[in-house]
Amino acid sequence: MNQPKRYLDIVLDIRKMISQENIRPGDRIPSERELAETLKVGRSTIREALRSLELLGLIETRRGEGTFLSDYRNHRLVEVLSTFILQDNQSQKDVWETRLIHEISAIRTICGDANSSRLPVWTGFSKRIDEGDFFSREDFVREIMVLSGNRLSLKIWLLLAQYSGNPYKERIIIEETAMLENILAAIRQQDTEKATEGLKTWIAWLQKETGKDDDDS
Amino acid sequence: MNQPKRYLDIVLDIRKMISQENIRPGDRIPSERELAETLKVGRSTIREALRSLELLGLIETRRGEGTFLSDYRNHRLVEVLSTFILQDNQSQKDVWETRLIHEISAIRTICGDANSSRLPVWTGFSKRIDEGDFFSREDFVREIMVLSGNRLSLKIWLLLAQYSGNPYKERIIIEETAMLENILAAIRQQDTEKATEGLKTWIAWLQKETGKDDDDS
DNA sequence: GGAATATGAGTGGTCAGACCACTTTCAAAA
DNA sequence: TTTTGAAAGTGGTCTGACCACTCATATTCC
Repeated sequence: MNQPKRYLDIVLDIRKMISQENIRPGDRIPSERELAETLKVGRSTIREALRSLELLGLIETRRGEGTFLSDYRNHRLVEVLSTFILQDNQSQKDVWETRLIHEISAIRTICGDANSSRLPVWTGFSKRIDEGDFFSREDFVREIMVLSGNRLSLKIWLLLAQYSGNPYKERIIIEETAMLENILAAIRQQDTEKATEGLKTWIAWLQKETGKDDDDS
Repeated sequence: MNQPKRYLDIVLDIRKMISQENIRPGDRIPSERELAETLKVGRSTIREALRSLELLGLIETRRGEGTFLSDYRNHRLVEVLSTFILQDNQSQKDVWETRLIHEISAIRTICGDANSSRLPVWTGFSKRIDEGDFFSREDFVREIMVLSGNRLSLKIWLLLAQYSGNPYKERIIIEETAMLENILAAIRQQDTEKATEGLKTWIAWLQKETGKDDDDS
């Protein structure tokens, strides 16, 4: 093993600094020159660390203004990684499969909790469907993930959603509204099996529809 | 927006070069100085691009040797992001819960697959228990995760296991062998419900047993 | 001749300093 | 008061210089 890479330490140092100073998404982090002096390394080393974090979408830099902690949602990462990684079918499949793991678990949690399965959000979705307000597929599932109450699972899901390609981000179409209504109804009835089956059916349909077909699971 | 970032172009340039030159995982890519001259940018800009790709696990650099395209199945993505994501919710509960999500899903996969539920590994574990060869709890579950076949899920699980504290890493004790045998039997019989319930019971016991002590660095 | 050793070229790792382009601020000028 | 513009601070880039390390080669030693 060589010497450990400096810039990797820097990444961790910055992360520590963020939590110590209680820097929140959107806040500014110290300038490159400032960090260099504080951490006693050259500015170029700082930059290598920052550029890495930027590519991951964890920070955002604006010339003349500074560097900001970003919301973990806007990953330029997606474009880059998708050209490298997601060409591999297995990886692509793993992403969808893993995402589904979290989604099903969330549904199970919600169905097992009388409170959350009776929240007005469910009728809200039905209403929007009826009114032709076609939200995106991701929006729909995100609501489920949020309501499950496991924030870590939610964060992982958010990442996986970023990797899930366009179809997941697009608006629902008329053909699938019945499937969604089915899921919603099952949740309202706290019918775990029906809800999870409904979700699986929908996702399977979606995968088949968008042409990236693979074996069913 | 500002001028597009140079280093981002470089990332794409390198990507293009890799496919044009037909560079395969494990192969060496041109040196930093070479790239700088070819692409007509400073070496520091090249380095910012390379460092980003390295943090993603897409390339691997060895001082004195060069930079190599790595097998991008092993993306370090999860690990890096985790240090940021786990920052605000240190909640041990979320970690255990999320880990359990992946474990249960893996068990479901295995039980649904006749081949993997008949693998000799299961009798192997029983034998080791009988012989008093007490493996660690993590070892036991890892085998399940590996056999599920979802590498991304495995990757996430490995990470979560790392955050799961000492009890998860320690060897099993005599009191829990019955629970493990129970799980193994259920898997052999492809009894999904019994297996998942067995796992949940075991984990609940473990959490209760160890009270709670954790340790992160 | 063969084996140990020294050398040098090439590579990534780091640093310091210099510009540039850009944004914000605020004091001076209108 | 409004407008203007200079200054300070920021990220973006380049250059050149070392350092630490690897590897192939040449050299020396036995």
